[in-house]
Amino acid sequence: MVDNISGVDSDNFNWDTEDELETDNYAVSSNSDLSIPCGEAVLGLAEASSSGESPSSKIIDQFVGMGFSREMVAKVIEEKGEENSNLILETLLDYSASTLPSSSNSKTINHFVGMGFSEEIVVKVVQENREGSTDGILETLLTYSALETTAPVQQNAESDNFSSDYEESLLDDFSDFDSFSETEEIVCPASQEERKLLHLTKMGYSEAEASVAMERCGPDSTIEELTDFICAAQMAKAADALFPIEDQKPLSNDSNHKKRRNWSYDLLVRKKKKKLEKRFDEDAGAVQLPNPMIGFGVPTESKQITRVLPEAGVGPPYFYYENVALCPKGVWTTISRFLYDVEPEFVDSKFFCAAARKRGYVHNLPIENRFPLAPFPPRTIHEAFPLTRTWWPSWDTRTKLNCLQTCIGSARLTDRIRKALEDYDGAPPLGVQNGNAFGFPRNHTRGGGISRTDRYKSLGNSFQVDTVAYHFSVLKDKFPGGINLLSLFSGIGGAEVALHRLRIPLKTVVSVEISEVNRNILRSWWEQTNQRGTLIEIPDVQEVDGDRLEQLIKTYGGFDLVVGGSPCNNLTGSNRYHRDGLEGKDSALFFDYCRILDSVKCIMSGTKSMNV
DNA sequence: ATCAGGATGAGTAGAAAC
DNA sequence: GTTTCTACTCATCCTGAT
Repeated sequence: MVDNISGVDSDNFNWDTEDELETDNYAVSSNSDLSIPCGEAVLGLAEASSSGESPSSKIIDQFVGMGFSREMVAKVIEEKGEENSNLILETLLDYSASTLPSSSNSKTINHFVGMGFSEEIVVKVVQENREGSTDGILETLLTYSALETTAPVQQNAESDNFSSDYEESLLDDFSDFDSFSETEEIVCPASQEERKLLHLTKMGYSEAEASVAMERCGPDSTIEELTDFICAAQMAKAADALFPIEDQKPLSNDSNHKKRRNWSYDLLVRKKKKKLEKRFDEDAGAVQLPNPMIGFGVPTESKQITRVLPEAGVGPPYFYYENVALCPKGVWTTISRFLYDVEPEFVDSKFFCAAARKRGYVHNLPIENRFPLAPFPPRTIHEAFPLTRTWWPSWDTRTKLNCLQTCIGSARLTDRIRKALEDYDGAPPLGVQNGNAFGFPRNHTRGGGISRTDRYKSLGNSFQVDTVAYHFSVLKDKFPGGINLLSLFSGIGGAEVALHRLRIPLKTVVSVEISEVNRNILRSWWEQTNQRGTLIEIPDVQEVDGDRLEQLIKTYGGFDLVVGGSPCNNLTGSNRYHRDGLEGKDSALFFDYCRILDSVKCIMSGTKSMNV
């Protein structure tokens, strides 16, 4: 992104959605940066005005450029004055709506063509919406803009020409970017970039839009991210088209400018975007979190579900990947796509124990005939911690602990809260109710020289054993002689413990875990449970390359199960600093899981596991 | 150097209110 | 159906005590 062409610094181009625009203060300098490229790109408004003209003719030209008739604009300015362009625009839109049925279609068509939609599409939509309002037409047009799949897709990806007015119209805002030499980016004709480009053009986006989006989102961006980006840009364009530069500056002195921006069209655009996003979610098969979060079933609420795995996702080996459920949008779609398009299973561990823990699991395990571990663990806070009964406030009806995080409330703080609760058993003081500061130790993280903080941290990062064991239970009959496990990002060995508690013998466990503390915990557990199998510890996932895997598979006869829960700290909402998604420093290790799983599959396709 | 404690929101989804 | 309110989140950074 060093080479910025045409004097437009793309980094200054504000691609924010209107949500952010709404809260922006236009006195902020960054917005002056914003206004320049947008202003030029907005439907030729800048061209329509010239600096030598009087304010009246200038503002008239602006609205004429937006597709309103000169007569109507002049009339409205006469009525409302020229100071408040928002009011003028609202009135113009009202007039347009009220005169639509009686006026000629051509006026309406011109109106929308002036807004940047192609004449062909506008004619079609206006004809379809004879009875509709301008809002309805606009909604349809916006939908077409983003979702039109019947748009010409025959265009050659190598072509620099755009095959329809429709696409040219969408290109309006990107005209400044045309001079980007996008073709330089596409070195290999069969590259992933080009496949994305083709995909996007097939979805109805122009090649320029797709290219700009890929440039801005980066080479590793997903289709969802790219479509979201383009959609946001289109919405920003629509909003900016109705928000000329001249209107922005006076608002900076108005303390109520945020409210004043919240005018009808702005609302309309926002609604349209929400609807579009919703449709995108539906259309793209975006991952939806189930409510209640019981996945393919939990012991207390069984669901009769059968699933057909995508062919590429079928084992051997079985694989099992875990991460936090509440990720930034699109993350789980990406995870699923990288894991052979297997549908994630979202489960809240509150159905298994006293603590909530919403997690997503992508796996190719059978889902029929699962059974839970016995004995069933305490299911409520009071069962798990009987002493809490003595001071638990009557107003608090919660029975489940919230998710255990890696940072805990100090003993002093919890004590303060406890005392405060004892004092206030009636109406609760606000600050006390929010004191969510429970910490709960477990013996598993015992180990000489390990601090309490580290123990909590390790526990917080761990699998919920009962939940995972429920999913693993289907393996019990399949591997009576024991299992070969490749455990990536093992942590404190949640997978190993789950298999052990299911009485599935651990023949070979190759554990990859970077934390020495966690390796100590797992080794300690391994020794204390008198495991007879072989434990191989590898500290760094980067050591696990093709050669190493081949050697391990050759030695131990292949892996039956590849388990991994890659770091979530760039995904979880708890992270206030680096919630960077899958591209984050730590969470990007997900791609190492994919790499290793893929290698194992490839190697094992030639070297069958002895167990399968 | 290590550890414990405290301060630090954004983003999101779902419930509740309208 | 839409808007507003509410609750929740495998965390990180900094400071002071040891």
